[in-house]
Amino acid sequence: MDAFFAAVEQAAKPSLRGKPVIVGGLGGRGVVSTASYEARKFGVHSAMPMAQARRLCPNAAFLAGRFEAYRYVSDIVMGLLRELSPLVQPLSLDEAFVDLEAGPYGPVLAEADHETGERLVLALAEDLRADILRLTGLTGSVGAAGSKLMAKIASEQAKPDGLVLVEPGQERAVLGPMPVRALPGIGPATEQVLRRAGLTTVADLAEAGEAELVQLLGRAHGAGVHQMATGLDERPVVADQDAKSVSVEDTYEVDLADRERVLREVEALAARCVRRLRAAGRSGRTVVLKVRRFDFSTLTRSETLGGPTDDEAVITATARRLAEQVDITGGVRLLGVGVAQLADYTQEDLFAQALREEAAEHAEEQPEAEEAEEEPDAVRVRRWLPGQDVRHAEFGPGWVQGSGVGRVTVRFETPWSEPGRVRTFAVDDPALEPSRPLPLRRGADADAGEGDGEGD
DNA sequence: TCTGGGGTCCTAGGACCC
DNA sequence: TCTGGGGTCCTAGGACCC
Repeated sequence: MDAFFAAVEQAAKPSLRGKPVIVGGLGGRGVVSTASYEARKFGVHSAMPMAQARRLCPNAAFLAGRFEAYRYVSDIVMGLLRELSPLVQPLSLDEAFVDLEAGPYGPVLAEADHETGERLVLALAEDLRADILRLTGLTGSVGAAGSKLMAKIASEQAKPDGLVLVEPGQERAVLGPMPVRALPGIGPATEQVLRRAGLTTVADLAEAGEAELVQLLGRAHGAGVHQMATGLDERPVVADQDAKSVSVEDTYEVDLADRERVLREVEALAARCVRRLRAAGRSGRTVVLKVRRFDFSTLTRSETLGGPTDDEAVITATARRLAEQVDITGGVRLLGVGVAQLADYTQEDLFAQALREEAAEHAEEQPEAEEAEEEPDAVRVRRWLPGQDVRHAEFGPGWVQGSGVGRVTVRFETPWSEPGRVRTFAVDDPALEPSRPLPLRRGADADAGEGDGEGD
């Protein structure tokens, strides 16, 4: 999908169409997640600090992400891909590999001569792009080729709103002139290593030979880069991969300085991590603590338990123990808690059981120590995030344009309306409430994409 | 107003075992 | 009797991707 998050925002918010839109972290330490093509003209791109994006493109709309809406659109698009073949490998919400040979067109493609096969693939791809546009109002780009490597490269070339096919046999001719960074897996560090060895294009890599690349990059990476540079890629498309780890992390607006605060945050992160773990029906054996210090140096500490668990008390206590051992001098800007070595089920967890029994014994001795700083519901101030969906009792559906000094500004429009008008309310106006995202196409059922459309 | 959050894979050293 | 060789597991760090 092209500039996916920003494109969803423009589809959902008519007043933003044709204008620069930047989705990302809105706090002082946020970065750009996605910039619309209008914003990219100003030099804004993914992973750029938000502060820099604001300097480059001050008139853009800066929005927090709405992942429920992105997932909704993603489900629709992935559903279309699965009509082409059951063998679909999503890489993220907005990108996937499809193995056409494993689907209904596989036998036809296998029989067809070169030219007929090519015409069929192009027709399937254009139909797919048309279906995506019809069902979501968004554009996507397709790369078609004989391997994942070349399909990926072709799709990059196709962006935005395009289709590129690489004919079998043309791989090296297409790759050769490209900079080494075009190959997936070659980032800034590898690029530097290669540049110092005088290798700047993919053709240079192919000529260098495997031995030299292994020498420079290590066994696995060197061999992989050599394969790719010669246009070879045998990796299969793999569907339904189970996650191998679950983690949660937060960067704080201001560095944390004191130990007690760090320990409290670690416990809260562990609780969130456990919630995600349990929601996925998984349990894990290794608990990982991540700490990024004031100077951006990052360390991890981990502990492997006797068996997999999804018990909050066990995981929290382990994370806390790890946090007690790290040096926090100078301050901490990020904390994270993760669980790895995941299993599908929880074995009988004797340790967790023992902890619960112990907690029950001590329950009478330690009454109500927690929850001191929680404000009562009536006093808690609601946070209105730019981009957020809201509904007003009188004016209907809209989205938060901004808020401050006790006021919140809302634009009243829907994906299928004309650009709407703006009104301002008190932040605690009882007529205004957060709401779920609306479908991008009028009349689309709220359940669309949730497993229907696959046709039994 | 420098640098998110959620992941994957690889490497390397030490412990431990046979 | 100055000390092999292979394997696995754990830990920590780093590169990379979206």
